[in-house]
Amino acid sequence: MEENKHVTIYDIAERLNLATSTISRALKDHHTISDKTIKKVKKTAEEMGFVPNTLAAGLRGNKTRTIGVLIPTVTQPFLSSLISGIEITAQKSDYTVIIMQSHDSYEEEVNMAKSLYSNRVSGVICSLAMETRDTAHFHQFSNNNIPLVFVDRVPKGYNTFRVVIDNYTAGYKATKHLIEQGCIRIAHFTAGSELGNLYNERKRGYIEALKDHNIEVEEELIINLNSVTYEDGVKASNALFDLKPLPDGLFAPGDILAVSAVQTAKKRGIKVPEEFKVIGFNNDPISQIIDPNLSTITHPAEKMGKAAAEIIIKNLKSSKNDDAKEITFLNTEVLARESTQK
Amino acid sequence: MEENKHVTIYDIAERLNLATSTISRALKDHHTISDKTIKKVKKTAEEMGFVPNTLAAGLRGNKTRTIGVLIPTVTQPFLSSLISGIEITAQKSDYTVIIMQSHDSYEEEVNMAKSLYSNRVSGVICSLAMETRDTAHFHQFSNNNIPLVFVDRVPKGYNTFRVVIDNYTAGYKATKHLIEQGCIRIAHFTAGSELGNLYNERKRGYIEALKDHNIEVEEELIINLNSVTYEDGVKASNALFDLKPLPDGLFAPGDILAVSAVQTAKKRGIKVPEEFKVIGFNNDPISQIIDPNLSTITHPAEKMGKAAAEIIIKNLKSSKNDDAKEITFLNTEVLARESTQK
DNA sequence: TATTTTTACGCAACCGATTGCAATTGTTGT
DNA sequence: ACAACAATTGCAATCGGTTGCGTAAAAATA
Repeated sequence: MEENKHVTIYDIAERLNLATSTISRALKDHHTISDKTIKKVKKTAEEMGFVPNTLAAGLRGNKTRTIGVLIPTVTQPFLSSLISGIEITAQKSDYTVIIMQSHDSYEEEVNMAKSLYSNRVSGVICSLAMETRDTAHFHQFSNNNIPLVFVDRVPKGYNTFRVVIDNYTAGYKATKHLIEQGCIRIAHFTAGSELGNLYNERKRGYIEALKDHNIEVEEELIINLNSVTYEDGVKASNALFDLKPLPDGLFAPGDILAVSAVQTAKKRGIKVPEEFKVIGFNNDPISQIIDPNLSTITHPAEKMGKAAAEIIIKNLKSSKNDDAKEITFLNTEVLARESTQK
Repeated sequence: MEENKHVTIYDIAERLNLATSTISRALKDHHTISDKTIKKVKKTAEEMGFVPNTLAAGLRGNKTRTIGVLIPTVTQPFLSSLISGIEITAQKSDYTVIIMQSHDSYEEEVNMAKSLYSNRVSGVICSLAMETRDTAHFHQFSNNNIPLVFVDRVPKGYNTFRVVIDNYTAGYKATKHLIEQGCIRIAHFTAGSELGNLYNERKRGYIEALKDHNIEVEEELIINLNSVTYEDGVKASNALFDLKPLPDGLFAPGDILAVSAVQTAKKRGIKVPEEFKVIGFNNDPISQIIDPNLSTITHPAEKMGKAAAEIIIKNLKSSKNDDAKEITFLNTEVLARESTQK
């Protein structure tokens, strides 16, 4: 097989005895090029197997029509749905999406951010790594007028676009639902300690809901996990079920945690939902598969992805450097299923 | 905020009164540059906030150190683990990974392949879209000496690298396991019709195992699904449970299907595993969460990703154009859990 | 000291598409 | 028929690293 060199607009120009500028313009239907020439150029380009070199175009124009997505991992259902939403919107406007995973590591996030910048992405959508406290590595985008949108796990005190849900309200709703289903001793799992983070917001909602319904907030019912994993969920659940007056409800800020609680309860002979009701968060696929089906809070992942991508694209079009970086709040709902039935 | 222009090696060169070639070489520890100069250059580069423009480098060198990954979706556990494996290996060798989803559409796959080529990726890892029959859109890579590795869902009659499992043997093992657990009327779900595809291979293994154990192969026990989804699984399961002598076992070539069968069985009052044993495929997270735990066949996703990435990188280093494109077979194992217990 | 070798760096072309401006050809008006 | 203008196309610089080749200076050898 011969070493087939890439076909360039120079090759086309030579073949047709035209200037490269004409080829370039013809290929994108520039109005100063005659229809006849356009047709001819496109035909030969097709014949010769021409594929534009986006590197060259990107270098010259300093814009790549590429959206960089920097997230902890693609394996979480919420995040893969987020990607899905981003892609759908991006594709409509002919943008390419490049995905990088921080694996919840600050160091990796810094590296990947640099890599995205190095690749001159047109915009960045990011959900912060668990470890991340400092966000200086995102200044390179802000400083260079590259639209930056944080989604779900967003930084505090950083004036950029944000697409989030109202975690406080969601936590409130979830807890209220449990109360309405008759729970009076409601436990809660939480994670992280920094003020303003998403788990803390949900916790605030939980506490407020209890207060509003004249239920005492008991510290021993609030368990702080190191990580939002199945394993830590099992540990926390066991700790919970060791308490002397058993709690009769749990608001877990994640379906994996909720599932771990349901299963641990089962193992210990505690009946869900009869003796113990559980509500999760995210509406992961698993919530509909576990027995009993899990009540949960919707987390509009795909919508959030779409919203984030739209912000990027809109800002790229009208390159007005608005100082007002709006925050987009999306709605959440209680999905009442079997695990919280009276 | 001022429009901060990107810092280039020209800026560094000017500041230090050196040639850009010196800067370029210094930044990559070229041996013809003195240590003193290297240190000086790196220091100022750091100070000035220099980030190399990979577009420029890629354009000039015609190599981008980027691996393109083209898969149906990132939402399937198998595929997200595959990505994980690819990323781990890529990162070690300082390669960037760019992921594109075909959503199992042939048309999208063609577009994304063109986009990858357009971005001048150094290598491509692909798992084919369900719809794909023709693979001409991959010739652009082969023809231009861009390493191409197919994983899991691979084309037939195309001489490229492939990383797969032995689906025939896996199907055989799964079926044999059911037989050993006492099943004598074993059903099977399958999908697709083209010869040599992965589901057909598993089916071949299923049939062969039955024959080897003197069990009659009954056509009515083999159900062909349109898609490997939960919904179609439920449909097929119901069809199965409508049969008059009930089957006592099922080999489902995917955990989602197996889960759908388990749940449908439960709903219809059929006890798993007592009356009906099920084995799935993939060892998805869900297989350990469903009750009863699902027996399954391991599918070494991360290993496959690592293997594929290694092939790409190895081939890029020693750009010998071997005609021999080896096929890498990875092992699978039976994971005996509750759903097939005697 | 003269000469060869090594070390360290500069010059300038190059990768491929884009784009402002100049130039050429074609049209219309008078 | 000729100016004025519109429609097309060409010229050449540009984006930012990379790299082959040339050269000056320093070190080693004769």
